[in-house]
Amino acid sequence: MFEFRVIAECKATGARAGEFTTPHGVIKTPVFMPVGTLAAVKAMSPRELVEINSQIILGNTYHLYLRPGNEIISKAGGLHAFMNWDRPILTDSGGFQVFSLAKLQKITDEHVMCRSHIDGSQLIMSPEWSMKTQGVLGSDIAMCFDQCCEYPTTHERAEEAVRRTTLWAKRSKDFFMANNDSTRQALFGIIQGSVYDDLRARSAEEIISLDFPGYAIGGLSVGESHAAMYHSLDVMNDLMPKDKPRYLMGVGYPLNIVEGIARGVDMFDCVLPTRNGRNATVFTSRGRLNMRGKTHAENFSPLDDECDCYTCKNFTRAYLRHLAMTGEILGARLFSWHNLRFTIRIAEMAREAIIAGTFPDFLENFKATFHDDNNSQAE
RNA sequence: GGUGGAAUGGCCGAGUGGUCAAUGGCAACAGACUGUAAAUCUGUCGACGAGAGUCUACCAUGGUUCAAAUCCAUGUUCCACCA
Repeated sequence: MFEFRVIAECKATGARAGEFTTPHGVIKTPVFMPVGTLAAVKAMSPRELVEINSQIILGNTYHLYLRPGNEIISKAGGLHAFMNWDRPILTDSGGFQVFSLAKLQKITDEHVMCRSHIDGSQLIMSPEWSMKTQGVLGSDIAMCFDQCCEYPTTHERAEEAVRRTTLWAKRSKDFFMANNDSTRQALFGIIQGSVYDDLRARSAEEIISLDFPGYAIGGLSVGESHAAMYHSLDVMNDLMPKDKPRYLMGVGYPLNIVEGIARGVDMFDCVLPTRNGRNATVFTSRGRLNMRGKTHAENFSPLDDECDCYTCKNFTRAYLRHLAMTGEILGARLFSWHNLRFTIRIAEMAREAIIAGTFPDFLENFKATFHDDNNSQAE
């Protein structure tokens, strides 16, 4: 269980194709993992997620702890049974909420005193709390409780987060090994360090020395430039063990995914496909489109004629724009559906190319055809 | 037929003498969104102009006033109630 097998590597880049075995099936990498924070990938049913070949989805410890809470999840028989999803699940530790809900909390080495964003009630997040909750959720992959830095941040603050993340990783693993079922659940370590090479190196060394079945790169895609992100990924590519899966947390912008794969990343997750979908922005093989734009009002062609998703095979841009303009739920669903399938397919195509030995061509071709005039960072 | 009320920018609707090119909301147009406090948020929204600014505007016409979307007169249309 939790064996990672690299089945092909790109000679020219760091890209690799692999298989990661979990209790709910084998995950073929590179892989994009849709985010289902509250035990639902927004706007999508499990059946639809299977149709677009979602191999694994995410859930969130903090959010599910607040609602519905451990007791109900436990009575349901775990998160898989609760939400009727029988493929792998990865749960985020709540570490990201320490970052995204920073105004509501006080952080010390011991724990994070946090106010619920729902009703203001107090809760204490800690490595032990996170491991216990993730144990109840029963995810295939649990994540260490970490501290993610804002961007930009000083070297000093980033160093503090690295130190704390290592401390918490040790406590996460200790509690996990003593209380969770490590034959049914893998615990991944998370490397921090913001955009500072020395801190990345230090964090990698400290976390890898703790020996986890997989490693995540945290603290990126928080506002830094794409160039800075790629640089950090280059640094990480040299530091991370080749025989373990590598997970770039929070990345889902199409170009970032292919550039990440080229730098040895195996797993990605992101809210972008679903959030942008609900907000009527879609990704296509030619770039990004704001589907509320008047320019699509009388366009009767599909979003992306190269896409194999339900939305692209059945609906015109004119109709989809109409759904967006009228606020129909179906619009949010169809855009999310397409964005997820599009993003998942990037990883699928990259995998095929890596196995076929044509990944460099795939990468160049993708970069050449994916235009995003509005995103200056998308170079 | 009588009495009372109302007419404001694409729509709804504030505004009762100057600080009004005119609050708000909607619509429209544009933008943002990266381990989800997001089916959310931001900007623009009379015309011309890069801008300073100029012009045209609150049913119509005429009037009062230094000054009118705001006051007066007449007309037009609409609404309510009474016959």
